[in-house]
Amino acid sequence: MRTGERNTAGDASTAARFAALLAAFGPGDTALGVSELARRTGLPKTSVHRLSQHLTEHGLLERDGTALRLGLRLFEIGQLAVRQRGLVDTARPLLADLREATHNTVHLAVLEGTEVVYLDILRGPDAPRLPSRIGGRFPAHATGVGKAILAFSPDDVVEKVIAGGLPRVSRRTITSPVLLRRQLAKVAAEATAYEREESSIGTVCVASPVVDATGYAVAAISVAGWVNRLRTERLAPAVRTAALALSRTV
Amino acid sequence: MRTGERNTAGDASTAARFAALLAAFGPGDTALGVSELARRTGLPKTSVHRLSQHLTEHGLLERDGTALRLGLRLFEIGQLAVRQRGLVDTARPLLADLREATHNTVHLAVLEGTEVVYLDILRGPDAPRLPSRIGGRFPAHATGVGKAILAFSPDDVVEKVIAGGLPRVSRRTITSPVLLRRQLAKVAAEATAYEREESSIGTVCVASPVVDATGYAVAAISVAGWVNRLRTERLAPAVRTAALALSRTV
DNA sequence: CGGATGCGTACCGGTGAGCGGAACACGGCG
DNA sequence: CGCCGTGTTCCGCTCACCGGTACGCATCCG
Repeated sequence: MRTGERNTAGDASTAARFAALLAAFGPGDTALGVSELARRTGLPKTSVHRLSQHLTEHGLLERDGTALRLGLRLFEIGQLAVRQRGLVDTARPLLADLREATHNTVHLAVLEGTEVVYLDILRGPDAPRLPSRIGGRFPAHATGVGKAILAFSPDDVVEKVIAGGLPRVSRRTITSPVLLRRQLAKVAAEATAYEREESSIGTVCVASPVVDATGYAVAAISVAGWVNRLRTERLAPAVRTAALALSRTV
Repeated sequence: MRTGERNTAGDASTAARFAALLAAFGPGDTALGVSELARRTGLPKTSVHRLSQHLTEHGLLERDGTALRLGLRLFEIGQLAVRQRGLVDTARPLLADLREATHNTVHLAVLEGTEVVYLDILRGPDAPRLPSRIGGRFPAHATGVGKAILAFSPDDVVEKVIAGGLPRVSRRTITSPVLLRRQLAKVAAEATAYEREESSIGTVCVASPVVDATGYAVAAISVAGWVNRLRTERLAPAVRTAALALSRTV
């Protein structure tokens, strides 16, 4: 199953059912039927039917014939969710400049659990097809932004990531805890994280953390591009500068 | 009240409560307390407390101290919601070109009920501060994109908008049903809608509908800028062309 | 042509999850 | 000090949710 969710059976709270229903939709799905949703959520088909009816009444789900889609209202609410953080709005111009200057793809991401979530992405004109997606997730230890954030996070956050098993994403993903720790120490010293084909073969990335007043990271920005075209060391100062500028406004 | 919701009391469905809770957050709100949410939703404080607990457990809400924010997961799901439509992804490059060519702000929007929802916005370099916001709403009859969509929609859709009372947004908003109908007829003939300070004094806009195989509009794109700097007639062909290109891919 | 298998949908009685009033702990403010 | 206004806990009642069963309708196949 693409959207491999752990079975939430046992947690019978109504909220859990709603959340499970919304989470059942994965990228790539356009519209799902009642039975498919029942299969993915582990809920009885009847319940899915009723729940989706209710959700549809409030715009959180939409019907396309008999199939179900995520509702437009979710998009609206989702935009408010990031807007509350303010980050995206203030970062936009900075990211745009960075893209202009580097002609590559620029990322803004935050950490959630053991993964990063991309808040904004500006694709470069001659950029590779990266696996990143606005609103998408990626294992933190396998990305530049992730390592930048982790290096400026409390220990227990890093421990949790390591405890997660450092899943291999590409052939070059760092899967050794000791190696990761060593890298993070270096990142912490330089305030710059590099990533070389660890998330996707053929691409590299240079990232820098956005920190708050306490010195802990709240986000990170990065520039990514082709491995043989992008000179990461050369771009590091630009990325670092943008991250610092953003840190000042947070 | 900014987020003037009609009182949903009477609809006691649990889903209604969840939806009301999420809808209680408006743009400009960063974090709300239990009491404030209870006030806005009309729900008992106790219920808000319990519901928000449940939602928090599933990442749909987040706690900042004792206050509540919309959760990051809502952003993720919201992105999937638009992605399912495919529109945004395919439109992006076209919109980028349009911005490049016009140096003004470009909009992509769809109609929902009597309002348009902005799916994507690319701000121009020397653009005015428009009231539009990604994920934001605006009365359809007061915007270029709205009129473009309405002109290519079934009659009952237009009727519903008119029945909504054509609220005045700016000094120049069209509030007369007969005038609106006459304009829409012209828009339908030219496949191009103009808007002159009807949503915001000082700005104008030229829009064109994105239509599906049946000929009905599914979205619209527009270019907006300063009233005294933007020659709408001159930009019309560019907007029209982009809209046609997008229509072909839908 | 059965009939087998998938789908979405409707019916309906039992029951426990959600409900919300009352009461409490805290923390400014006058 | 009392007096707001918070957020939070407790607890018994009840009604809305639950989900097994059943049905109409497609599609596929022997």
